[in-house]
Amino acid sequence: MRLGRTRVIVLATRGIRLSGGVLMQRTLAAEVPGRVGERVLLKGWAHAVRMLGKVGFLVLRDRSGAVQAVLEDQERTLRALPAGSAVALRGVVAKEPRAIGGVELRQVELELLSPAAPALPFEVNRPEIAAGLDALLDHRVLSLRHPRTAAVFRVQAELVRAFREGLRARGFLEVHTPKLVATGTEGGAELFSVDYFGRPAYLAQSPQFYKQMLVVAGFERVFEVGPVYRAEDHDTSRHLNEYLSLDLEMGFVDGLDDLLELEESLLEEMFAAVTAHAADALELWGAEVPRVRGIPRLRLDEARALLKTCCGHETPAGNLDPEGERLLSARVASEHGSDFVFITHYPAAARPVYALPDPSRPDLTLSFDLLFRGLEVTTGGLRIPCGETLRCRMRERGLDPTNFAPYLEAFDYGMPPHGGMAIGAERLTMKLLGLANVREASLFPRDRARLAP
RNA sequence: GGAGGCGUGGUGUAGUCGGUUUAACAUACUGCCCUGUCAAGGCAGAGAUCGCGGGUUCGAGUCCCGUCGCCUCCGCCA
Repeated sequence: MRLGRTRVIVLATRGIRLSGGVLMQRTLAAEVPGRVGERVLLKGWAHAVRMLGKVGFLVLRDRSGAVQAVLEDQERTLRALPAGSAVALRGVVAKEPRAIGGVELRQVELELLSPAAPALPFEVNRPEIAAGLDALLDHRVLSLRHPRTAAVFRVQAELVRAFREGLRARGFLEVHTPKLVATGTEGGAELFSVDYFGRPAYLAQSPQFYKQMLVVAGFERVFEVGPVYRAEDHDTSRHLNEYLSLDLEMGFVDGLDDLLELEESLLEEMFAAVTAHAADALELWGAEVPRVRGIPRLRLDEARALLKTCCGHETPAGNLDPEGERLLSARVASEHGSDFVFITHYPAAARPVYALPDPSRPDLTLSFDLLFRGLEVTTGGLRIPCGETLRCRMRERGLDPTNFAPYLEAFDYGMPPHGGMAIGAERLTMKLLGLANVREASLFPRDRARLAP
């Protein structure tokens, strides 16, 4: 940047040349209140245009927020400006009590950078978008313009960031495992098939095997934030066929409590991060951040007995049905004031082959689910560390261990006691904000019917 | 894979035990009026053969069958 000429080029890409021919640095809407009296350049979208005869108001929205501009005697310009268009504005910042935020832009020059269609599929400049979920997802780039919709993803970004930072601080390594795989983790029933140069392959339904392999590889503690794929033919408000899994696995654990305490701490940090960095997003949804510390722990059989005595609800053996999950969560909330509840000791038959049996009750596993406001948001547990035991279990389930040879090899090289978990990012976001459908917590959701956008 | 429900202008809805409607309302859109709007307001206008196909009937947005799409739930799962 020492050459004068280079410097000019850099400035030219950052600034914009308006009619006056003067280069200006861009100011963000959120910075405007601090620039009273200055002439500034703003870029963004025409969020709303209101005309009152010779005076007109244009609300410009950019990534930081919104600011109002007043245009006098520019009727023709404003009439030719469809809401949603990309614009650049130059004007003087003035204090104005009548404007929201106390400041507005005056003596405005308006440049239309790119017009929006005259009639949008739905209005995004209202407190709420009046459109069905299907319309919102069909025109996702537009629905995401709405501050409330965008807030969902600012919250999700904070959750994910804090998950990462919390694990890094605890000595976990972030890893990236293949999404194209030769075998599934559960046996192959719910996998998407892919043609891999003429060979059958699948989209990974979980990074499970790779996480465990990386534990024994010497990393001890690994985590991954990545998509997983489920070819389940389900169609509900809480299922996606591609979702973001917050996965972790750690070696040398002493017991199930290590995992439960880790998750409790992580969730506490994740929610704290949302409160600290996206409080306004929470407010847009009227969301209350729950207390995390002291999550009640119930064994599955205890939970089922409680449901029967308290709610008269019979659940099928081996798992809680969705109705049972909701009833149990409500019960725990009223009794213990917790929006969360850990359910532990699921039967081996209801868990994957690698789940570690409880030594005192070999028909049960040292595994857990975490329910958050009536919905399962995490599954985890300790894993079988012995290759020979795993081979036996696979055969019992009709699986051929030779199909899992690369995974099983890991157990030949000193696999420590280990365990881990996976948190569904969209479900966590959904329940935190009180969204009605998990699709709202996915930018571009994939479900049984939707493959685009 | 199973069960239930719903498809009406761009969007969101009303009308549905068949018949007085040229299918209504809100909003968006177009034109005009308006110098403090911020869910702006006022006046005027355009826009839907009521998802599609077939049937019953003198008559179907309304009833029946099929089909497609969507929603909710269940199994399963994060």
